[in-house]
Amino acid sequence: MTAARGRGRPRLDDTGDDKRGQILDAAREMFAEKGFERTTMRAIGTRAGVDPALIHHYFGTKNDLLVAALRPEIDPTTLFAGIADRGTGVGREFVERVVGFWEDNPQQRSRAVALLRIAVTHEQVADRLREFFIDVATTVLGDVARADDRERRIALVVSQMFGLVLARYVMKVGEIETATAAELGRSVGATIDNYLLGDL
Amino acid sequence: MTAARGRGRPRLDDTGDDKRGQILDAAREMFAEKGFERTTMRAIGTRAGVDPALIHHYFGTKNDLLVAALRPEIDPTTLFAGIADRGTGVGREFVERVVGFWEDNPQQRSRAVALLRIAVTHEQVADRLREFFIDVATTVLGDVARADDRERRIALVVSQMFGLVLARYVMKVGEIETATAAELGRSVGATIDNYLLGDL
DNA sequence: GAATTTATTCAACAAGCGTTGACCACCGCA
DNA sequence: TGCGGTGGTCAACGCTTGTTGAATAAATTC
Repeated sequence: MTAARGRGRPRLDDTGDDKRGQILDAAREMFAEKGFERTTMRAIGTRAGVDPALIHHYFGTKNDLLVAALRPEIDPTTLFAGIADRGTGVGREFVERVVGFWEDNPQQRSRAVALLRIAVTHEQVADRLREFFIDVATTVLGDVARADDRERRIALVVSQMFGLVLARYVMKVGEIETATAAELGRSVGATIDNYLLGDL
Repeated sequence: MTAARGRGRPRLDDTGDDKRGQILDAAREMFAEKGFERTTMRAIGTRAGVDPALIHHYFGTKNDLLVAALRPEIDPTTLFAGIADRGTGVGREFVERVVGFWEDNPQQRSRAVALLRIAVTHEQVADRLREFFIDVATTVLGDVARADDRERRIALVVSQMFGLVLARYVMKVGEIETATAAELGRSVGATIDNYLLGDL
């Protein structure tokens, strides 16, 4: 873990509040707002107060920047720790934690929304996002789900979660957008529970 | 209703299988596949076997073409005629008719998928699509829904329908993609019913 | 101070984009 | 036959885009 420091000016820190970090922040924000194509390197540079060439110097091509900006930072398992303990009401707790997490971490929400916006027109990103959703749902809820048709149950859960994110953060459906995490947990949680345990 | 024909060569029919119709078809297909930005006028022209300038000659700017290509053709009320008659199982019938309709009409499905793909990065289109979904859900299911929190109930229904479309046609979640209309009607229909009539 | 590596900017390139205007071939009415 | 409107193509313009290479400033080691 020792920094093998060579000659010359030392490389700046990744997490520094310097130009490099500002580029990443600006990129995340704009990808989340406008998607991939409508976000230009020049616009990112302007928002970060930086020449576009510097972006390329740090991150390479625009696609590389996308990958760097959207790389997940935290492990989702910690967010759902101990969720399977409660017999019923798992769906409620699940939805409430997801929505609540994004409410408390706007930066993480930006990342997620950007990922969804871009996935819709980029097959590679779509594949990664779908697998991520399925993975998380399987890990967190797999044991709770009834044994029969477990994969389909998870898929249905994922479809409702996709719809929730899309309606709340992208399509801005009024009643979904303004609802609190607790309210959504109650309403949508029941659906999740039914997909996990009810008759299909 | 008499065609007030002036001098000169008569205008071709809209529905003609000629160049004009082929342009619309190509535009719909490509918008559905790649979204708005990644679809170029030149590519549409190539697919339609036509010079890009002809597109502009017929439809004007690229935005105008988008509007023309995505203008809905049929009245959704006819699709859901008499659906409120059955006391329970409305959700099932609703989902089954929607999915079944797109199964039988690939062109209409293209239109819908294009609309969703584009809405995700175009606020205007997003507004129109959201209003359309809410309008349809309100018209078709409004009378069935419980009186308390009716708007929220409709919004929840819309969120699940968004998720269904996104999962099946865009994100291609395996189990949702391969399910039949009847299967989805059974599983997802129960959710719709619960949003309309259950406790929130 | 010399050498070396990184930070940052500037100006410019090559490619692709939507759009335009000139141009010709029809077609139908007078 | 000639005029006016339509169908259709061609080449090109003007603009924006992502990307590059040269050039300068700063920071560190020897």
